[in-house]
Amino acid sequence: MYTIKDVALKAGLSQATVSRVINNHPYVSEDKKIAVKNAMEELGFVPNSSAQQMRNVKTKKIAVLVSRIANPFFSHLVDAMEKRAATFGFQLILCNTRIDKAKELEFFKLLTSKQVDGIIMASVENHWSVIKPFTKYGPIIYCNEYDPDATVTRVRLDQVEGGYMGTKHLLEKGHLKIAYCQGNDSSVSVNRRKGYLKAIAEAGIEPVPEWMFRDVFTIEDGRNIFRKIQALSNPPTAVFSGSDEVAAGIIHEAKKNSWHVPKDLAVVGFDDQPIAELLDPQITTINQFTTSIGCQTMDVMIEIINKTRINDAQDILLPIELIERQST
Amino acid sequence: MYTIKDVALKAGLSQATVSRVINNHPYVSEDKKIAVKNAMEELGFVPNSSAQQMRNVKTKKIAVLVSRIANPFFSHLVDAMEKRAATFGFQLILCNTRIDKAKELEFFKLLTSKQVDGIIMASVENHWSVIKPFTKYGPIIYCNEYDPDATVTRVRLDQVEGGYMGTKHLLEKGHLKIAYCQGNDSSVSVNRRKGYLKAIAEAGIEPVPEWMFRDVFTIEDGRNIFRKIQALSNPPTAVFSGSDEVAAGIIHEAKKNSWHVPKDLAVVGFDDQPIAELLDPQITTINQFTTSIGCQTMDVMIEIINKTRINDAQDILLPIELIERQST
DNA sequence: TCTATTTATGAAAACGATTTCATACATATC
DNA sequence: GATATGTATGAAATCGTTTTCATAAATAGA
Repeated sequence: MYTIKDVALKAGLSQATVSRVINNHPYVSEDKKIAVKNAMEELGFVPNSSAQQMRNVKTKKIAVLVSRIANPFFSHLVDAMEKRAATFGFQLILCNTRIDKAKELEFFKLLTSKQVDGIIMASVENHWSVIKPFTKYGPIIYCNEYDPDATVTRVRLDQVEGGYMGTKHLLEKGHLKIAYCQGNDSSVSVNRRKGYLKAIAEAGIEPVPEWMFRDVFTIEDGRNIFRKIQALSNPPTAVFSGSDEVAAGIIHEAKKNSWHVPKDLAVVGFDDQPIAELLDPQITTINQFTTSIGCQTMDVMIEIINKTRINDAQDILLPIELIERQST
Repeated sequence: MYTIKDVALKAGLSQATVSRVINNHPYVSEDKKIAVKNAMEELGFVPNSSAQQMRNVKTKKIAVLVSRIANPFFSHLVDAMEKRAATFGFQLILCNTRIDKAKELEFFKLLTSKQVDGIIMASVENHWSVIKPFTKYGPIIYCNEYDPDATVTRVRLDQVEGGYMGTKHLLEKGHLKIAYCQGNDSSVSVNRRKGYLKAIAEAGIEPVPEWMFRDVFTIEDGRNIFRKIQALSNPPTAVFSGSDEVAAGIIHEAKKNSWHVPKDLAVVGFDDQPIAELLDPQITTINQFTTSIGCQTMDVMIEIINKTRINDAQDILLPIELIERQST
């Protein structure tokens, strides 16, 4: 409601002096500083952000792109990011792409129209060649997505290793017929599959197309996978799934159909979500350390915004680990 | 990078005409309109939002305050809100208050400094008298929080009824010793407890202080509650808990200690989260219809922003239902 | 004491859009 | 043909800040 002009008038000073006080500039005498602060207090004055941003002040906002915030992996990731961002006075704009290329592109307008200081892509739909042109408007970094072409910082986990680890674990348990479930063809999925294929290749096993499932995301999708497996003439004895939710769906449906897990079907999940420990049997899974990747990514972004770091093509790899429980 | 001036220059027209084209004003000839659009296209021009907002154009942003996005109830709620908001071209600013009064107040600066068009409070920490002064800067509405003093629209569920329903269900199952778990003293908790107290009062039962637990939020908290119950000389035979996560923790720990659920301890949860159906035993719970409350709230907010609805003290009550499963 | 530097302040320009006002031409009305 | 109305356009004001520039007073250095 009140502008800097009102404050200046009330304090009997110029707008310039008021602005100096707001921005903690030097060369303002102590008594005027107090006068200005009193006037601001009395009027309940808050500077208009749009006006400040016109003068190239930062927005202190960062857009975070995720495919769907209701996915526990993302909600925990964003939670960690928000917490970290808040300590530096930054706020997050939540962008659900819903695995939609066009919707993802829409969000870049936040950068071109200067509504955010940077964009964190925790899920990416479009190819780098499409995204690259936007980098001249502000920093874009990748989180948990890997595109070797992308010439920006990529904070991520070694998904190839994750896929390899999980599959290797099943092989060591004596399984030879291992199915694989993934979501869409994101870099995460592609790399995990690479790890899976590497592990079975090392064991001298050929991949079986009908055991490779795609586009499975939810608990319900997991249930369907079990039904499909059950209907196969030559079913696998183990499943490596891309998320604990899917694993939970498979296990639950298996139990309902009197299959014993892990005896009849071993299952490995991904993410180490709370559910993994609560289910009976508890799910063997791969821990992605959501909190640490969220914090690390936010730190990188803020450093880039503050120009204490340059946004070149580099990978920041975080550890990943297998947690053995009862489902294998 | 490019401004409206550059576009005007390139098209050989005035800034005013360019602005008219951008905003679809009448009285621009078809040929000039095309010329402007071509110039914008060629330069890759995107209007600077801050400059637009200075002229009182809406920000098309809405702040959503939740205590913690990693809480599945909130992540699903926000997901529904985001989806609905996106269809109207609005974006969400995610604000985690972390049950911190001061942090909550900080977020109101988004409104006073005109960075958002409105605020949805899906969790509230401060008293209405503290929040009220901010209403003159823009619309604030409550979602799933009830403060009879708050003179704004409150989209919510009948939490008293929810608390009553769950307790009544346990009473009907023959339980007389019913414990109660809640989070902090939010309106949600207070009202649910009212329902709980009403139900036991109707059955002629006095509340037992040592069965009333506070500040329980997480799975781990649930585990602790079970341990406390186990240690009581006169333990309850049933627990009504404020969330499915807590219920899951109680049930899991109970099983680990060879208590039979529901025979030794019946448990009612809240929220109907995916976990409720997956656990063994499946959790009897209260469905809050997250999606519908999220959509409804967003609709109300957008109508208020568009001035097709006034933000007066009214309740929009949504249905609530008990889902009986195996834990009772 | 005189000059150079530091400190303190205000007037006015700048940021990039939208909107008002003025004006010119085209068309309609009598 | 004169006047009223509708259409089309641009110059300049405006929004609320920050910043530059100019200037004055205070302090330091000789």
